[in-house]
Amino acid sequence: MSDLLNARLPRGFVDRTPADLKAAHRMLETIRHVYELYGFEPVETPLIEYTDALGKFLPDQDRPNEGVFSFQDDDEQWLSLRYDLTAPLARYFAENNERLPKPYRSYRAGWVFRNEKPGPGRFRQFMQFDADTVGAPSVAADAEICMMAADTMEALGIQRGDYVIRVNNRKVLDGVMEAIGLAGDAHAGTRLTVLRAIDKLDKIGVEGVRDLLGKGRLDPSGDFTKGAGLGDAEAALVLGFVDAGKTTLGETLAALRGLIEASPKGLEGVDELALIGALVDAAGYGDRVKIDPSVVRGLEYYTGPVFEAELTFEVLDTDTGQPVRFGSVGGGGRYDGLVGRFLKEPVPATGFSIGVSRLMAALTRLGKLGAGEVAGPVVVLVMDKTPEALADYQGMVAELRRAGIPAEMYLGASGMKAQMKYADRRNAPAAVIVGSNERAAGKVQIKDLALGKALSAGITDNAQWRAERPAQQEVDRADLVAAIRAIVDATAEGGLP
RNA sequence: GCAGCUGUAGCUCAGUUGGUUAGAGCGUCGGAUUGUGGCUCCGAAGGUCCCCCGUUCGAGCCGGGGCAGCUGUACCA
Repeated sequence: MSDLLNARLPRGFVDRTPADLKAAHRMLETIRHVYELYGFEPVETPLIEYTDALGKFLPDQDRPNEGVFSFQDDDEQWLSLRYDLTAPLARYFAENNERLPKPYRSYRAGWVFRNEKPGPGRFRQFMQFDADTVGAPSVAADAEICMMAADTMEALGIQRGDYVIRVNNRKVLDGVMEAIGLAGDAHAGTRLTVLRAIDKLDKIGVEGVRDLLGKGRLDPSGDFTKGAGLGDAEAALVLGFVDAGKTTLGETLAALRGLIEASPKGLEGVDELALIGALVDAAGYGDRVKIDPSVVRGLEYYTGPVFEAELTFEVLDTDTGQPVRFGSVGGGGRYDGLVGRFLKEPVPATGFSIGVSRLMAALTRLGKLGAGEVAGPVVVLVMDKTPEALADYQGMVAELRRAGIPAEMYLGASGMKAQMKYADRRNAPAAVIVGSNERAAGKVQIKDLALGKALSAGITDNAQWRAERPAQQEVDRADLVAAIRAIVDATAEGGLP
């Protein structure tokens, strides 16, 4: 006994049920529709790439799987499971540079893998749905991506006001770094710490960020996080910047200009934000796409505008009753250097990625994804096991299938009661019951299981219920398909969300 | 990685100052009902009490060390 294998799922991975698959399929089709409306074309790349194509370093020999799942090929070259869809796109574009139209507008959906600690809404395998414009230097491309992101949220059923597309610019962040004396390679580490601190604003608040900018912060669990070690004046400047998001676009831009007027690069970034803001406003998206200086995005490869799609509502956790914030469900930005790693000339690019798995988790909790039952097949019960009877049952399912109605003959070993339970559990719309009496008479019994279930609520006596055979009709064998179709059609009408 | 909490049946959990045979609810299977889903009743199966070491006449319970899970936090190219 004790040498039995333990059936268990690796942590951070999930099995997907029929209902999950149905909901995910609907989501993906919705997103695909929006992306195609914007003129993006699909492409698919493999789940595995050479490790050096994904990032700039090979796995550490001691810990080759830190962050990314990696392994060595026969020829000892390092391969990795992709951890996003952007780096593979850059590889694909560079490899097919000659024959692709430019600007190249592409979308793709697929699984990505991260070897990290999983958490609620965070998995080690999850699905992303990306759209990118490669070869377009204008921030008009960035503005378009942001507006498409907003359209996608609404197509998925998220109300206007329940989400926001927040936009910032890495150049502005760089300008702030200059302003507090953190320019240059010597301060790269500190810059990173400052950016991470800013990124946590919505989680730990202004005071938390202030602590992280200074000496450090003791979080509620008792863990201490070392800070960036900035002086009070520098910290105040950074906080002022983070807080520069005002009610109107003009005010926000003016506040930003005031803070980084000494930095040409920062001002360039503000100008880009101003143009994005103007384009967005002109298109009528000003209430959904907002300039927000606290957006950072972790990835190093961003070079200009960065964006984040955030859900702004709270959901109460069904178990604990605690409010759950889902926060970011998508993000992206401009990565002008990524494709250039493969080509001699620089290639500007910008894109957006939706975290489908996390978004789905959020929508499910919000009740926006009808986790509705998946309709099962009509089940033909097997009452007799003589060759003639089996051939007859097989003939019935074949007729139903030819008519386009999913059907199956019960193939288990159990008796009739268990077969009825099986049909119930499969969510079958109907069961077909034929014993020797029916067969001799050229009849079939057809039971409407959904109707029967409704009727069963009012029944108190089991013997009576069985005797009455509710929701059951006897029809001629020749009318089997027609009778089943009537039930299936009625069930489908009533069952759809 | 760091911190806190938790490990007992398939699931959710109870288990007295350390005491002899470790329980409940739900679920599963069977019967009451040769051929009818639900309810009810009856019955059955199902356990390395996370692992190892120690204390003790005796450990699910106490001590030490591991491991795993959850939550927070850090990292997330």
